[in-house]
Amino acid sequence: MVYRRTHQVVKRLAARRSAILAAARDTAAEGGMAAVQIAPVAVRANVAAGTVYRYFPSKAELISELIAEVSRDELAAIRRAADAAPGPSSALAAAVTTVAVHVLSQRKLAWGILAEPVDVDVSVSRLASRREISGEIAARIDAAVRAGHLPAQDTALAATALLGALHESLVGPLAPENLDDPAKLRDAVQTVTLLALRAVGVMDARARGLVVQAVLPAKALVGA
Amino acid sequence: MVYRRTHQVVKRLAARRSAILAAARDTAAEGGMAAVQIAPVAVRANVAAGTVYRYFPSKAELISELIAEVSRDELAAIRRAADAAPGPSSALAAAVTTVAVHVLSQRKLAWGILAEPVDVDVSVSRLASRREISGEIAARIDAAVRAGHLPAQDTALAATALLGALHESLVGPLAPENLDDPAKLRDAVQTVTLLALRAVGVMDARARGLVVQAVLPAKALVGA
DNA sequence: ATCAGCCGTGAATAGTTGTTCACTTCTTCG
DNA sequence: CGAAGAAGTGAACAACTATTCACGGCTGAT
Repeated sequence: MVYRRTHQVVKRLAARRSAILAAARDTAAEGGMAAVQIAPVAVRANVAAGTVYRYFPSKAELISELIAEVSRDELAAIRRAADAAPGPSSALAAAVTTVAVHVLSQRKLAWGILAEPVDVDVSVSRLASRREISGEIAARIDAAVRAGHLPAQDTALAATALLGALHESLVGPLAPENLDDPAKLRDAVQTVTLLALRAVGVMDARARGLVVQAVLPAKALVGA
Repeated sequence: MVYRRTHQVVKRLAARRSAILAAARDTAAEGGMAAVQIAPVAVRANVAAGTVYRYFPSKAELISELIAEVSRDELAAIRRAADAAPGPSSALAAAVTTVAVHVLSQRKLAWGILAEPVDVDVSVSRLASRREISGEIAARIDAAVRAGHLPAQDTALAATALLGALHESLVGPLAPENLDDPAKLRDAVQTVTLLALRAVGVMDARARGLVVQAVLPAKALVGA
C-alpha cells in the first residue's frame, strides 16, 4: 500500500463530518426538520451531495446523530444546573427550568428534534433522546421523594408528563406568541416550572419560592 | 336538463362520503396516519382511488376532516363528562379523566391525530383541534379559579400544559407498555389526573379525592 | 325508451428526494 | 515523478404515492 491515512487527513475527515452535522443542525434550527434535505445541507457544508454519503450511510442516520448530539448537550445542561442546586427540590426546579429555557431559546430546533414530522424513520433516536432526558428528570424527582420533600409516586410517568407539559406549552403549536420578549419569556418559564413542581406534589407556596430561585441562574444560560 | 340530483342520490353520496371518512378513521386507528394512503382507504371504502377525489379535493383535506371529526367527538365527550359533575373542581377532574380515557382507548388514532408525522400538511386542522380541546379545559380551569378553588393563573397556558402532559405520558413513545390491562390502565389514568390537578393548584389530599370520584364514571366510557 | 349529464373507474402521470456510481481529483509514499 | 488508492463529485436513477383524466356505465326527466 502506497497510501495510508495520515494524521492530518484523519483530522480533516473528522472536521468535514462535523461540518455536515453542523450544517444539518443550523438548517434545522432555521427551517425545521423539513428543511434538512441532503442537497441543501451539502451546499451549506460546502460539499457535494454524494459526499454526505461518505460520512453517513443514510439521511436517517444523519438526523439520528443530529438528535443524539442535541440531546447530549441538553442532558449535560440539565445535569450541570441540577448538580449546582443546594438540595433535591432545588435541583428538580433547576432541571425543569433548564429544559424550559433551552427549548425556548431554540424553539424550531427543539420542535424538530422532538416532534416535527420527518420523512425518514427517526423514531428510535427520538425515543432514546426522550428516554435520556426523562430518566434524568425521573432521577431528580426520585431524589426529592427520598428526601421526603414529595409524596411517593411513579417517577417515570411523572417525568414523562412534566416533559410533555413543558414541550407542549412552550414549543407546541399553542405556545404563546411573543416569547421573544425577555420578560414574557421569563414569565412563561416561571409559569410552567411552577406547574411542574406543583404537579409532582410541591406545595404551592414552597413551589413559588423554588421557582424564583431556579430562574435566576437559568436566565444566564439563555445565551449559551 | 334531463338529470337532476334526487334525494335518494344525495343520500347515497353522503353515505359514500361518510364511508370514505370512516375507512380513513379505521385505517388510522389500526396502522396510524402513515397507513392512511389513498389507495388502501379507497379499497376499504369499496371505491376506486379516483372516487376519493370526487369527495375530497386532496389527501390533506381528507385527513383534516378526519382530525376535525375525531376532535368533535372528543370535545363532546369532555363537555358531557364535565357538565355532569357537581362542581367546578369535579368538572375539571372529569374533563381531564375523559381526555385520558379517550386517548388510551384509541391510542394509535390519538397519536395519529395529535402528533404522528404525515406527508401532507395538516398543521392547521391539528392546530384547530388542539385549540378547541385546550380552550375547553382552560374554561374549566377558569371556572374553578373563579369559584375560589384554585389560585389565579394563566389558564390557557395551564390547559395546554395539562394536555401535553396527558398526551406525552399516555400515548407518547415513553408511555407505559401494558396499558391493555384494565387495572394498569386505571392506575395510569388516576396518576396523570392527579398530576394534572395538582399542577393547577389543587391540594394533594383534595386532588386524590377528586380523582377517585372522576374515575368511576369515566371507566364506563371506555367502551364508547 | 332514450338521451343528457353526472358518477365511478383505475391505469397512467408527475413531482419530489434520497441514493447510487462511474469518473475526477487529491494524497501518500517508493 | 508516478503509481495506488482513497476521497469528492454531481448528474442520473429509483421508488414511492398523490393526483389526474379519458372513458364507460348509471340515473333521472321526457
